[in-house]
Amino acid sequence: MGPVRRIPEATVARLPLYLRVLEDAVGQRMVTMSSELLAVRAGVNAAQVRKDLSHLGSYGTRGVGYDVQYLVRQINRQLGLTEDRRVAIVGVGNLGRALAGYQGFAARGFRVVAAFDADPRKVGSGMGDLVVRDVAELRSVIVAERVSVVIVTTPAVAAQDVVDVLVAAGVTSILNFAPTTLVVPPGVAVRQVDLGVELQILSYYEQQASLAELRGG
Amino acid sequence: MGPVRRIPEATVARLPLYLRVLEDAVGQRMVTMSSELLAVRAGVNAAQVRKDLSHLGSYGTRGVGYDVQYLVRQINRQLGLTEDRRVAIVGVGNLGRALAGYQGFAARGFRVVAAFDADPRKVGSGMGDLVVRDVAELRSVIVAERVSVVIVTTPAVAAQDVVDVLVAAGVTSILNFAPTTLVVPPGVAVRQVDLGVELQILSYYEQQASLAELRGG
DNA sequence: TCCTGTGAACCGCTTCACAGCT
DNA sequence: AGCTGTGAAGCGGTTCACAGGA
Repeated sequence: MGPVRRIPEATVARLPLYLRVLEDAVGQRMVTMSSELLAVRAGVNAAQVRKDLSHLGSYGTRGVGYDVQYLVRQINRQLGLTEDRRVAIVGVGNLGRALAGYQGFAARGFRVVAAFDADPRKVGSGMGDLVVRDVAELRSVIVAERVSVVIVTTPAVAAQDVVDVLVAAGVTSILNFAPTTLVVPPGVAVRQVDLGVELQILSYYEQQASLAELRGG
Repeated sequence: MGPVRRIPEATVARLPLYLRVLEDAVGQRMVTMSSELLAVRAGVNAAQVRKDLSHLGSYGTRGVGYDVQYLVRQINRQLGLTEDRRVAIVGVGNLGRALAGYQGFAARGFRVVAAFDADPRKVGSGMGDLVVRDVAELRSVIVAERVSVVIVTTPAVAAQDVVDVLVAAGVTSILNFAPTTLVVPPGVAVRQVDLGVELQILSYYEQQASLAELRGG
């Protein structure tokens, strides 16, 4: 059937992967790509790819595959990547600094337009071509700079307070690196990246591998 | 029933969350905690908490709740966090540097014991109390330093080659920040953190919110 | 013949609802 | 009375298998 308005969450999370593979393919001068090849390069099942893409509409050609350039445009449109998005970072520690300079953001159309910290010694200092501002100015600057996505890299204890201000300022997209569970009203999207948690999960599988080794040989 | 040997993947991914909440509770001198409160603080459903914890064994007391300290020990044991884990970082860019100094790792018992880069200008330079080593030494140092978890923060094009060496060196736990899909043999655990992908996912929901606003008012 | 698009089966996980213990 | 532990139902997502168009 045709394009549907509600795309499953799991599909949305994979579209950026497909996009990355397809953009590489453009660089390799590929004109079409089968669901099979796209699946291998994205590390998923081919039926998965076809079902995911069917949610955007029938953009493939039977017997041939998908038009690479056309599909890139469609995914970009679906993800709302057709115009640059303005990003702010709250919390200018090592991680915040690294993220502010991360090339992967700029390459994907995300422009960091403001940075904030609560530490008076950091406020006013430079970071790249930005000046670090006081969190007290958070609300006004977010509005004035038309920020649509905010990256939170504060200490855990400060994160919820910051997020409350962000929500009050109308921000609906938050990427949180603080190791704490955020409470937000419906309609606000939060993506949580917890580096400690990732290592702890790996630790579990590492331990399983050790145990298996002991048992198996 | 009693403790089971195979814990569902989804449960494993939540155990670190529970651990964080419970450790906070220890700091607040709490002795027991109900699944209801633990659920609220971890941002999940109470039945979820009970089912998850039932995979570790019957550690709760009906009518009372879970013994906080005891549960902390059990989760730590399950996740294999009872001893420190030795970590290496490959790729000393801004992100690699930030991660090397990240306090959240040390606080959770992950010790960064080696760092590598391919750039001769970085090799030999200091990073914290470490000296950056050449990726050519990757295999030997991994073995000599008994590294069990490796964080990959190289450019995308280099990541697969690095991972092939890691796997050959016997590493079975990898945390990958390079924006590329890694191919690894069975038995090797990879956690993928892609910052660009996270923002692209948020972009989708941000767009949905804008559209809803247009429609709704 | 090749490869997409999709109903249907399947699977793992989540949530409900309540029996059972304290 | 309160809260855990868990069968059973419900749900979203994945994979299969194949009809159908190029």
